[in-house]
Amino acid sequence: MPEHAISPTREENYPEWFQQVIKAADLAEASPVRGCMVIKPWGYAIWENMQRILDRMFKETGHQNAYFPLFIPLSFLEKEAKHVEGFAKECAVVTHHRLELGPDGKLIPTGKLEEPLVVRPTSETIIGASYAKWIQSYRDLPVLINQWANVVRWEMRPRLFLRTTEFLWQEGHTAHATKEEAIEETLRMLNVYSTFAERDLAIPVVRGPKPACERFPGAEETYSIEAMMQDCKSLQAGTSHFLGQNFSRAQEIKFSNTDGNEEFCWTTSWGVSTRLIGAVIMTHSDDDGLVLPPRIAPMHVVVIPIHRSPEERDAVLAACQRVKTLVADLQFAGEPIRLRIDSRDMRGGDKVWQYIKQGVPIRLEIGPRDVAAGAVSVSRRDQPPRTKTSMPLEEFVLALPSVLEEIQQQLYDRALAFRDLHTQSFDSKEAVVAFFTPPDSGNRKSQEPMLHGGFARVHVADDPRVNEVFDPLKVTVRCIPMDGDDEPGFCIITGLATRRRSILAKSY
RNA sequence: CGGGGCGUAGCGCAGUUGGUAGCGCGCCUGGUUUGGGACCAGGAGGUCGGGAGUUCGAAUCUCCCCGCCCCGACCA
Repeated sequence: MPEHAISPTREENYPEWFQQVIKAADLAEASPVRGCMVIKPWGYAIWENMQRILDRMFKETGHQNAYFPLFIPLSFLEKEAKHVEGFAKECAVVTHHRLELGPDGKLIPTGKLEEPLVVRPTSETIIGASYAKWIQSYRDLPVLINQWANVVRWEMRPRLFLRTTEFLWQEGHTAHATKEEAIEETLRMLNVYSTFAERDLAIPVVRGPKPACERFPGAEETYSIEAMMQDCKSLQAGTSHFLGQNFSRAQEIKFSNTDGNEEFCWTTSWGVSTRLIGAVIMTHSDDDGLVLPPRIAPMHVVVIPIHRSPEERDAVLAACQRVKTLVADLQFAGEPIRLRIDSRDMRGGDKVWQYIKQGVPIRLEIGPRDVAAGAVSVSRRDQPPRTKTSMPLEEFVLALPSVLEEIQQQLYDRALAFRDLHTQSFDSKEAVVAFFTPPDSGNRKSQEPMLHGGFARVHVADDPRVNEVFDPLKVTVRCIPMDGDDEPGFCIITGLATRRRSILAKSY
């Protein structure tokens, strides 16, 4: 048997390891349509758990769900100049509405549309058109709406979960009477995202505004949460945009204020996507496969019966049922504990490895010896695969919620320690360049560059000259972290005064 | 869209002086097994990515196309 369930290992070839984890955990696969993925039940269950938690948080902050069309008239997209520029190169366009059977049996698009329809890459424009109708008075504000939807962006280099042509997400769109209120909303939702990432996904994130060149097309300010993956690259895990009055001016989203004067609304938008599944994979998983934070794991506990004879089988299955009954009353993170007995006619070892690769937090084995002793054998996914602890059944049940909490915390702590280990402050261009230059890969088997770099905390101005310098290294300013105190300094490239350090990193 | 690599059974792969397809794993059946990826025996499964061409004969040679991976370009 190989030493690890996943080949290659993270160290040998990180991108390939990522794909193999997805395959081994049965999360998703490529589809017949280039760039699109099939999300399989195990992967979709993770998304459903994310959706449920986020949806609750959106409702708690006063938002309602609604649904807007998949198709956006071309003319809508043209309204905001920067928006057009940003998305024009990656839009799927519907030009026909009918198929006719050709002489050779092939189907031919006919019925050309008068105005082409764009498959939404995002919905600011189509939602704005509704808001323009709905909003007349200050009494109609704020409008706080979210939609769960799919979007299409015709990407050149798709990667499962990280960048696919079609993906699932939520997009919140709000309209406010004042600039202050809109900014407050933008930051509120950024906080929802960082709380969700850290508490539920066990992914530590850095929050902050993006430099101008990384802004959402049409936004005044874009804030993101950035997470460090195990290859030390940064993944933008969520964004929240303050759109100013750019879209409301373009789309005439106006209201009468208390003085009876007409004003343009201040709008925001914010979103997270199935990319978060990629973030979870690359933050927690190891060389034996997926590792899931309990709060979003489709299954918390899997019970694997071990038996030979039919008599043993009956006794063992009865014991498994007893565990299930006892656990049924328990809760973790405000939800019932998700436990499944896997009584499929398979060898125990095969099952065990399947659940290791799928990232189930706790594995329980119950065999004749356990039944006789009133005990269970417990393994945790955050511990090495062959680690097993025997304990009395009652003790296990009693401790279960806190053990799940402990695993959740352990994953967060590990990820935070990893990020801290690979975060450094630098005060010269040379030091930053050295940090991001791969070490000599001399005798390595793999073609992949060795894992290196990380987050560089550096004083840089929001200036094109900074980008020019770091472009060749493929390093960008991810965001300007907003947590912590100001630390005035001077840009290491331009010499301009800066209020605090930015995070520079290679990114997905 | 450029540069490189690849495409043969569900998965991983072998298969050049061109001769009609094989191995490992997996799957199915029977048996022996069973506390951490079992063993024996038998069996099923392939338009060799697609198309055209050269040839008596193509997985193998030529051309075109498609798809995947890596590196660029591109990308909130």
